[in-house]
Amino acid sequence: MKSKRTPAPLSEGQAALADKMRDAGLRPTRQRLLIAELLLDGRHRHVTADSLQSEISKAGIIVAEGTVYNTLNQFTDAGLLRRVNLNNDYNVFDTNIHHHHHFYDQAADQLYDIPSDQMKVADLPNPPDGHDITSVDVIIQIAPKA
Amino acid sequence: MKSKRTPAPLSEGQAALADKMRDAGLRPTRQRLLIAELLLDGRHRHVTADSLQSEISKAGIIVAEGTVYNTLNQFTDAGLLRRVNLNNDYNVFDTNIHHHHHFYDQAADQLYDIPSDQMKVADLPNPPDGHDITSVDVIIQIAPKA
DNA sequence: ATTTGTGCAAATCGTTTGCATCTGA
DNA sequence: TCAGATGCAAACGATTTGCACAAAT
Repeated sequence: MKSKRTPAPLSEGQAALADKMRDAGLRPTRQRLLIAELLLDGRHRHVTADSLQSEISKAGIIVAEGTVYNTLNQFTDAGLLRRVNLNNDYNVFDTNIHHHHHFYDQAADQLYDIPSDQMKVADLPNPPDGHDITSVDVIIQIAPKA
Repeated sequence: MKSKRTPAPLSEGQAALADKMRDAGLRPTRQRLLIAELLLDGRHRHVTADSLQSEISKAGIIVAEGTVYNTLNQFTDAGLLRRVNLNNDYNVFDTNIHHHHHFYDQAADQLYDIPSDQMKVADLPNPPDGHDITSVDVIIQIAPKA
């Protein structure tokens, strides 16, 4: 009998994440599971490819930078993450995919969630002919008081 | 008497633009005047550094790419242009500096203005402690109808 | 066995910067 | 005159990509 490498057994939570990924059409690879465990644990966080990468490294694990980027994009396309469009030169991903808006302090490069019940967008305009509204992104720019 | 290069006389409109620049603390150089003539003529347009550059080239004039970037940034800092937060890949500048929001069709990479009277943001939330709201940016994502 | 993902490094792309030269006040 | 602007090219940083190898179904 040939000895074969046995994959580490999945915990209950990991199995659930693996299912979520399969539903999204993504193979639950080791790297993706790791990232899913870090990001999809229910906490609301904002991460960049870089911050995620260093978080992974700190855990003593190595995932190629390109894979981190790819995974973040795939998760976003699958609706597991949300991309936040700031006037930044890098992408921020939000683990909170529920409808909510953001405060952004450009000077400090700090992003804050706005609880969805604290803000309302009224009177949505009609989209241009032949188009549907898919989402509404609100960024409220803030600055430290003088 | 030494013959000296005489600068082309300024038209009335150019003189007004030159004043506007001086007010902003910017020297009205040939390049800046040219860009101002293209962008600050009252029309509402969205430009990128690239689109502006090729517009300039088409006019048979040459301005260094770096200068185009610098000028767009300076005009924006001076409040003559507005930067639009679309995606983090490239910057779009809006010649309409009045308060208004945008539709964005990501698939077509098309940006449309929303007349300010067609949309209202109600119930602005309180900013985090020690901060003031400086502006509210709304991007309504749209997609072609199925 | 076949398909999909990963690692790695090189390539890209928008944008910024350093420095020598030029120009507007 | 002389601080500030421009041109040019090199530098840069975030992100993407190509390809050989590895892992998942």
